[in-house]
Amino acid sequence: MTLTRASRPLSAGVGNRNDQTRRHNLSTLLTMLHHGGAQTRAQLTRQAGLNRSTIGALVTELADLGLAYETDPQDSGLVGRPSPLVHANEKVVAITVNPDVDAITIGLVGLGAVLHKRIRFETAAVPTVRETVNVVSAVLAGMRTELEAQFRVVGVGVAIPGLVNSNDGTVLLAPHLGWRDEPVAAPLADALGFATRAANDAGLATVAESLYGSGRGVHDLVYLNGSASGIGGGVLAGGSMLRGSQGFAAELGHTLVNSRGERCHCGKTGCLETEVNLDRLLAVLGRDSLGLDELDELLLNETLAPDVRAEVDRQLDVLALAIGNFVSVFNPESVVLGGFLGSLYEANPERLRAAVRELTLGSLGETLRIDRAQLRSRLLTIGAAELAFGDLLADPAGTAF
Amino acid sequence: MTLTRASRPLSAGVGNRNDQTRRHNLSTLLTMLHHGGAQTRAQLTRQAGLNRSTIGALVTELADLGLAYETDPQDSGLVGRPSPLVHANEKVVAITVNPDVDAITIGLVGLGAVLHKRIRFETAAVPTVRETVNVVSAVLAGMRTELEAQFRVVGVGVAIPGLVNSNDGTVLLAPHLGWRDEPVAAPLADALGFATRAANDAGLATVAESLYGSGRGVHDLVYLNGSASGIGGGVLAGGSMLRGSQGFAAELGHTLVNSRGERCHCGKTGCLETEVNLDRLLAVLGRDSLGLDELDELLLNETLAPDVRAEVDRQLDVLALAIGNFVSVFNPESVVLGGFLGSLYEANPERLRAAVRELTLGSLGETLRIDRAQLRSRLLTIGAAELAFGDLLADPAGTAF
DNA sequence: GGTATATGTTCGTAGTGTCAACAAAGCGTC
DNA sequence: GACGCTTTGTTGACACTACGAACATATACC
Repeated sequence: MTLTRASRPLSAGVGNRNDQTRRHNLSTLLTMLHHGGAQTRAQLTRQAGLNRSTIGALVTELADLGLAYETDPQDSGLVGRPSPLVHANEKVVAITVNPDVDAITIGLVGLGAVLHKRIRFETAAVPTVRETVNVVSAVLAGMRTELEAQFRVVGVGVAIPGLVNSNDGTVLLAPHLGWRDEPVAAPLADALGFATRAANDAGLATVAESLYGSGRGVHDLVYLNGSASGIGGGVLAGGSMLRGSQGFAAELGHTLVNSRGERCHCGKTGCLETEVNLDRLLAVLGRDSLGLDELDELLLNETLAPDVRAEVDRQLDVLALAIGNFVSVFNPESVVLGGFLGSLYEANPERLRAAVRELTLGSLGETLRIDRAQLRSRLLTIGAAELAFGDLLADPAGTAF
Repeated sequence: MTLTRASRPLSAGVGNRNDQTRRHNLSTLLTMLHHGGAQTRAQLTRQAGLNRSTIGALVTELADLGLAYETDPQDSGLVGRPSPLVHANEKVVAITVNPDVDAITIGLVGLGAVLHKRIRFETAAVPTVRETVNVVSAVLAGMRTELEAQFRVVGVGVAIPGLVNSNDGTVLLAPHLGWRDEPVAAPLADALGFATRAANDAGLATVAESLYGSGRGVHDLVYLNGSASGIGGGVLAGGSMLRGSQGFAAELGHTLVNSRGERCHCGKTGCLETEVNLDRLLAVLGRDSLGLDELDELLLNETLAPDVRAEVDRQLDVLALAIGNFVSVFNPESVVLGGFLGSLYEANPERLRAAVRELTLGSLGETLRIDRAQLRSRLLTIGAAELAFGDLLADPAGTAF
């Protein structure tokens, strides 16, 4: 079983820092290529602040490791010797797994966030952990020849709608899957033979959105995702994910917005999730279920019926209350709304913005950006891949791969 | 004017990392001595994971820089050659400034958090920035001979009850001081000739408490401080302070706890600060004002009058609501209560604990620690010193000092 | 007093990035 | 098309850092 935590050879304070220098620089370089796309060596030199000799050596090492390759210079139109383009090797891939109530989505994502393949495997009922492992094993078995011939798998990332201890890949509680206190990363690692990590889906969506979507370049970000199963969240604070002591932080759907509200399954009353939710929208729309695109159509492309308008506005006002709290707590640069919250927002952006402004102290509300998530359906796959790439990016020359 | 931000010689991604290695190791070592107290070279070697030759060289360099010194080995009772004790030099000091409504407190704190001196300068009225600068200048002028003879000042740290942009040392709003959009670090730096930094007082208290108080060794911590002027907070997330994009994060007093509550000066309604506050306690106690020790006496040492008990319990219940939210958001290992919130808590610890347990999902509430702050009156002085020491600790061999 | 153990000290070595000099490759000008 | 200018890749000498082995030192234990 090859699972989780990269070994930390020495104790805390300091590393020997002579080979760690190289490790750090390789890591930085590969991360730049993976998150920033292909760049010339000259660009890398400037951005990293290293000498061009050093960049040359580092790129060579990454190429030797099979993690990067160079292509002929592009016509830049500038004077000077042309600089070759350096690419992260997109054939180095992560396998992603996203179990949901009615399907298991499996993805193959290369370095540079290249989505090679995605398979949605519909299930008759809500899948158990064992079924998930079996389905993933079967799908990958079918791809084995292709995988071995064309790709190099570095690990597996699992995005789970629930509370996950991302240190050991154990699910504490995933209400809509009915999973409780179950190891997930370990059995997958055993079955597949790849290092496997698992984390909360909203947190991974946050990572993806902050790297490749609306949150690019932002270091302090609050992400809120609305799905049929509730509201999840993720927070980027000072450039790193908020994890909490057990990895259960950023349960933003379970913060108080209405003291007179309904009781929530979490034990509290008047949580954001009980006040702002898809079911109430469906009720006024007179529908049983709805895809996100349909919801967009219904909320954006027509004059709304009065009762729909009222419910939309009510939910927006409550959402503003929650965002006001998050601004006090996190002072983020930007708030990103995904899932049905994105549709809700676009149904009346100005109402939400104005309400948030009212609820925030002075200039804070003025500078806050509110955006709809951009990545949509790719979000979770990209986020889960990021989880799987983590160890490789932290130590590109590390043993295992 | 020597103010704020340490120069960052190179760009972002990577540093050259060959001299930075030494910088990092010196920084780590000095930080270990400063936060962990005097230690033998052998202990430092083990904790840092470096070779003993290297530790020897680093300690010598710190000694040459005047930042550390060694004393004769203690009787350890162990076999082997005795290892000399290494101390951070407590004569290397930070000046701390803590302006408040009725006084300006000035402190002199050495490395190792040694409180050399503290002066409380009572003011007739709420001080302005200019008056604060004048008072501090005057007090330091009186100490100049002593300062120059015995100490080496590395900088000034200012703790301010309000919103501070800690990047440039500007106060956005300090309601109880009546300061608004005023630079504070810059004029102090000009007047004193020392590098000066300013930050929110509750945040600094969090730092102090996490290094030297109840939060020692904890990486995920929520600190709540109750004073006459409201409730401030600080959050340690993954070992580093939550700052937010402009440094205004962790305004935990301004989160919703009661939809039916009173309007708060921040623009919201039913904030924690409007529901849990000292004034309401004073009202039932029939007092106008009260020191913290007196409050402790009143709340802890007697059977409480029924109306006092009722108000205490109400405030505890509301506080639990807020803590429940913070647990969902931060998943902290521990919550630390300072100021009158500490007294409130100790008046009925079990009630708060039980209420929090009810409001948190499953095991989260079980493992959460709730503690009263330990540092009491020294808290802000130590915290502000930490702010001033920051640059030195980050780069002990750096030019300026 | 001798042995085992732990630690400080010294010096040669390996690894890392830098820097200067040179080579290569494009643009612009005449 | 030749020349200069600019930018960048390449190479090798160099400086800095930490490591490791060998030795010196200081304590406990027998």
